[in-house]
Amino acid sequence: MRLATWNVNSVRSRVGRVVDWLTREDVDVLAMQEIKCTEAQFPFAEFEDAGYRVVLHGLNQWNGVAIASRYELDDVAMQFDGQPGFLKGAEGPDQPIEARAIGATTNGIRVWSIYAPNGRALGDPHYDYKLDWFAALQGSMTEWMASNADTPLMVAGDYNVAPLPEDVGDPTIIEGVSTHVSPPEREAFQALQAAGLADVVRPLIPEGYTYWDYKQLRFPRNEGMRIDFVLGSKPFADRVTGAAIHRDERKGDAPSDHVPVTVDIDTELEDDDRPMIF
DNA sequence: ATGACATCCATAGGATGA
Repeated sequence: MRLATWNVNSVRSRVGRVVDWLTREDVDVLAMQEIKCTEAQFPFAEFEDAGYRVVLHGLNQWNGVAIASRYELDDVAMQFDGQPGFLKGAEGPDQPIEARAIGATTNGIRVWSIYAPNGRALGDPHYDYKLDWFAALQGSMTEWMASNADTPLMVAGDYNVAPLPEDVGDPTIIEGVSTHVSPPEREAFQALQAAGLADVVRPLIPEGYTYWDYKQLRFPRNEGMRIDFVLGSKPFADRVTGAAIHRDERKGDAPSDHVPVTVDIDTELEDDDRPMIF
């Protein structure tokens, strides 16, 4: 079984590329981020014609997350427990929850597609929101794992954190100045791992970026960042048999600024047991 | 080389991204 995560940077402007890639790479489950559309605007037909059903959380033109799967999608959750909200210029506890997380169970795997807040600048309210958001994600997933110890859990997406120095090749990202590399952000990412969510890609693919800015020839110069990750609980991580960063998806016409990351896991289900949609 | 990013929406310029 092959699972993937991809910040697509607008699913409407890239649906052809996304579905072609899913088919070509024989992907069973895709966690998407930055779909940038509402449910009414989502291009369901292209996914369904390729054999995928889709659940999504999209409130407006910002953010937006989705899960596409060849299997049924059950127990859909549009946010995690304790997820904080944000509204620029507003303060306090009543800020709206953004479309940055969706969870569903598919083929026995609990899958979350997450899009962490950017942070914008050190000291910006959005930066505090980002740290609060990670703390709540950790709390929610920790609680879930405690009561679902045997169910594989995948938390995949755009974490907007470059955990290690070698994850940063963009010269505009400077430690001590920029978001994505500050100690609190990196500690938040490490804390997820300490809580039992392992980065299942790093051991297999130790090098490589997942994002390159559109500006300043960042991709031709290979000045990117590694900020997209697949984390998994022990029952998930124990089943991982392979992983890949699909760098070629940054090439060609109208690419996203992020590339997809895939993880292969051993599954007891045979292909014959897959529910056929069409 | 005075530029050489791309998405969205109140289709013009602002917000957002990282």
